[in-house]
Amino acid sequence: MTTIKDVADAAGVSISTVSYALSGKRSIAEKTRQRIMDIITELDYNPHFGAKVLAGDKTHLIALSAPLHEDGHLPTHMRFVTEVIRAARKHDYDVVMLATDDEVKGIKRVAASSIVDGVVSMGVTTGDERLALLRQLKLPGSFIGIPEEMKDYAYVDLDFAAAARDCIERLAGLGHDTVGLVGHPYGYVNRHSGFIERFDSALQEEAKKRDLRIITQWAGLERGSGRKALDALLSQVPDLSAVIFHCNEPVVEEVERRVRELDLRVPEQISLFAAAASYDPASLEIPLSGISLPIEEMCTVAVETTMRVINGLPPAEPVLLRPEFIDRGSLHKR
Amino acid sequence: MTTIKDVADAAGVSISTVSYALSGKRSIAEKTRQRIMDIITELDYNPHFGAKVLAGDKTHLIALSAPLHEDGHLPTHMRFVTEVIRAARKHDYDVVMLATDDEVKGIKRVAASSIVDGVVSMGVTTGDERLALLRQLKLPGSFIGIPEEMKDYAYVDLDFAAAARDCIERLAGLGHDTVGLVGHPYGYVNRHSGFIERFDSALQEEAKKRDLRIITQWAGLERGSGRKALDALLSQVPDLSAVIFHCNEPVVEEVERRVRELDLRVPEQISLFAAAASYDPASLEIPLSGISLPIEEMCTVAVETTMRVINGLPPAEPVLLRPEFIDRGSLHKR
DNA sequence: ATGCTTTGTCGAAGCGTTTCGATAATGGTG
DNA sequence: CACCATTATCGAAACGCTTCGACAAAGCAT
Repeated sequence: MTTIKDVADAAGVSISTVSYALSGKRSIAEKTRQRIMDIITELDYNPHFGAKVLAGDKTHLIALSAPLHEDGHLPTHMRFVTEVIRAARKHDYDVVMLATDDEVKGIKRVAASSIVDGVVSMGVTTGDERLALLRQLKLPGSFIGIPEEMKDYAYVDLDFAAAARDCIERLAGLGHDTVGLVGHPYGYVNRHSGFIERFDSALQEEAKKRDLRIITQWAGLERGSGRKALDALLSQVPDLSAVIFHCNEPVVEEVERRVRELDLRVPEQISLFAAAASYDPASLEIPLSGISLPIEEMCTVAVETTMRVINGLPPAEPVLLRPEFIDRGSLHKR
Repeated sequence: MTTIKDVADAAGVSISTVSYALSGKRSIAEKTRQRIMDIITELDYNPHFGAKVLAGDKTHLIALSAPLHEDGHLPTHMRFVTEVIRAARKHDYDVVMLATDDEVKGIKRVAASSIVDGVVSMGVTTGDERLALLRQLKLPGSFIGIPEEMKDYAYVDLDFAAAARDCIERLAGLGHDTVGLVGHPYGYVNRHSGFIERFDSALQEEAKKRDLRIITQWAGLERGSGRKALDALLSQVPDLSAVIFHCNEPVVEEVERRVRELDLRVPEQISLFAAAASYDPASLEIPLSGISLPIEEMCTVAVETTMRVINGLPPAEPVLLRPEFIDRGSLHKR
């Protein structure tokens, strides 16, 4: 293994000179710097990770706390993971995955021995235990989701309430007076994934304001639950003119198939709105208008706020991302 | 931050005594050991990661090289990731994810600075570049998949050839003389994912031996390609009596739906065989008999062989896992 | 009692960096 | 030309741990 000393010797300079040439924290004659760089290439020198960390530097590692629940939607989960990694790499950080063991234990483990400089937490629930832990450990980090309303720790999320309002606004504007909602599986709600409640209550509120009736069906996880949900909605309101999806892709697919089977024309007979879609609503069999979950942006922001704190800046304000509606022709006036 | 010195002082012993009490590499009086342990708990001492690494110990981190191709199947990918993490945790290891940048670059980065003790590589292709790199870096590790036939570097995979033979054997045994194969998307084959070729050539060979005709349809990635594949098979052999699936779940689902639409009874009219299924064939709309990809075992073995090498043992022999057939009633004699 | 092994503990070196303070060389200014 | 500021470089300490060699104390057989 080549060490900084080998480089220093070969270049005929001292160790510190090499260090400064590398970090740029003090000026080094351009000639010297160039020579050092050449030698580094030649000897294939790479600073030793452990030594760097010990000498007080950062580890350039963040943890991604990504608890995997049985009822979780794997592709969505994976998208978040990938995007966090991508974002971290932009800051020259690598990601340690905390996925299997108890969330709290994993964080404790990596934090205790200072393996990571910060922690990004996803799969956040209301009253998430990780918040207290991270506060206590004084670890930089941020949440993708909202554990609680606060100012002292960073989080980022889609503004689900705004998304819900946008939803109702558009449908009401198109003259719909009764809309169906196909929601996430029970399990999600029970686990107190706050985003569902935030979406839902804003939906109800806005609907009341506009005198619009909402009929809700929570779709389960089992095959066929999407189909069942639509049938249930139609049995209550046979001439239902609009459906909002706030659920995972498989359910949407099933509903769309059922729509086809029933020969309901979209959007003339029935309008479909994908709300906070964690999938690509454009590549569905019937492309859907609506609001996508800005996964990439969420992850970017989460990593960025984490980096801020790691680099000694004050934590950024919590971020609620503005929902962006995209029209794909699945909405029609009543 | 509490250091080993704080512990030593509090316990009235030397630093080395604390270290030995912790590592158990030399005998320490039980009384002393207990006192040290109590103090460690009391002071909440955690050995500093960087210091440990520098002092020559392991990092207790492995990298998971998991390149994500656009045509990859996210849920399958995620299952492998999760299982590798789980397996690593059993050995008290954490996992650094290498997912976004160029595979080779990522490995170089973490290896160069000795961030990780080993590398597990998934998404392996024939002639995978990572093999040469890992050999050259002399990094412990193993492949999930087969980059090339070899003895000097560990890999683990399902015995796809045996799986293919088992497939044909059973179908031939049931009297089928023509079977359809719905295969992975083109992209996979083009990327030289060896397992497809291994499966395929064994399939062809065994079929020839048993005088069985195979008609192949590679299913694309776009929606509807499963349906198209089945239709194409049926247009060639209208009374097709058996289909083998060697593709991802969405394609299987589509074929099953098409089977329903066409009112083909399973298994009386048509037998369906899930080969090397990366999904759960039991929870499909029509549960399928067949051979599952033993993801958990593959990951366990991969991590274990990596650990062997990390711990100084000679690398284990490559492992080909024996396919295990499970009957779920989707096969019938012709 | 004598010598020998085993057990428990200590001190110090070493791991490869970063960084601080010191110093030498250089250049510009009055 | 003397003085000061700047620039370029060096040496050494510090980071927190592991591990080696040394050694005192205790236990045992002779």
